[in-house]
Amino acid sequence: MKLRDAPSACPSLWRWLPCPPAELRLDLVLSSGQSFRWWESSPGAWTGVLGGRVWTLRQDGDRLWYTVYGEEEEHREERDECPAKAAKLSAAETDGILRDYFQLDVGLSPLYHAWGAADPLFRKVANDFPGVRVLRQDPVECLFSFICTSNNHISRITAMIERLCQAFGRCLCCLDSRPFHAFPSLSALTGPPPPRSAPVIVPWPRLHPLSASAVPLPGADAEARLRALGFGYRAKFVSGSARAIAEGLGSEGLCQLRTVPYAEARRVLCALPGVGAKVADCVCLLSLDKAEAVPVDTHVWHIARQRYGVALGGKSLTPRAYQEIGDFFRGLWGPRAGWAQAVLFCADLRKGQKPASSQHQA
DNA sequence: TCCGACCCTGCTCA
DNA sequence: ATGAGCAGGGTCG
Repeated sequence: MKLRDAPSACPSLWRWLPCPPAELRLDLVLSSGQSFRWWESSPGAWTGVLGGRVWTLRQDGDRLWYTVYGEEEEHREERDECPAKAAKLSAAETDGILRDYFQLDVGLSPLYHAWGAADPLFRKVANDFPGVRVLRQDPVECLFSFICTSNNHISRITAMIERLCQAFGRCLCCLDSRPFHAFPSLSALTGPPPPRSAPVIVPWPRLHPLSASAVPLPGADAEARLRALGFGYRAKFVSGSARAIAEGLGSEGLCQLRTVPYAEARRVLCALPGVGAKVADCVCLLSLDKAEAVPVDTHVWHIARQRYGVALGGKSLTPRAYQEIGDFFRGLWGPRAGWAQAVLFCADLRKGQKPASSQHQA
């Protein structure tokens, strides 16, 4: 199958939702470290896996355009390349998946206004970064992705998760000969390795050298395979958490943390290996509907002290300091403090980069 | 309560 | 130009 850039080439394969840039900026949201599975396949077009299907998204004015691969009536002979082809989705269903993922029912403009009224610093930054909203991700994908973020940076996290999906997730389809894999299921991360005739080696730019050289060892357990994929000490955390969830609440139970209070969800998550306060808060905010969760990393800690003058004792980010910083921002921004923090975080990530308008110049 | 170790990468500074 | 040194979006013991 071929990648699709824009609706103009084949309009019948695209749909759109009304969505002004003030409510969503695809480029800011999909590249700011909330999810690590979106790729700018051509300028302004974002391709990635969502809900077990491959999508390309694009914004044009007040429209959010999308296309889903593998939903066409013809080309059924390509089923051989896509053994995991699922039932066709209706337009209402795909619309719904996107609305849910981007939480489009949450109006962002009033929130920006309120945060700006309460916080002059926010107002200053937010002018240049409209449309930054929090995604509503799958809890399993979110948890295991953020276990990989410790002591790490976005480019490496992205490469690691790509390798994780290639090694443990099922192939959904190939676009311009690039394979796209689903995020691994819990059982894929716990159980014995599936018999694989040959390792998947992907000829594509920006792939980590390890993906070609250190392929998973057939017969090795999940942790060893993850180590071979360059996960380092996180291999133990990923396999350990997968096992703990599989033997405990299950992926459904993880999902049901959406309905319990923030503190309870956080407590359950922190009991998992490789999950501390920061990772737990990321999972709470980005997949469990806890809009008040404020993940505090060293970066946010720095901002809190330098720009907001939060006075805290020690030189290191102790659990107590962590709690106080979160409480400070919740007091400042209110019940969706995590959403406001995402805006500042995105702005800080882009500080020093070229403005978006000149991104694609030489 | 406070470190140091942990895997690995990319940056800085001789 | 090249390599040692070190911090980086944390967690655990």
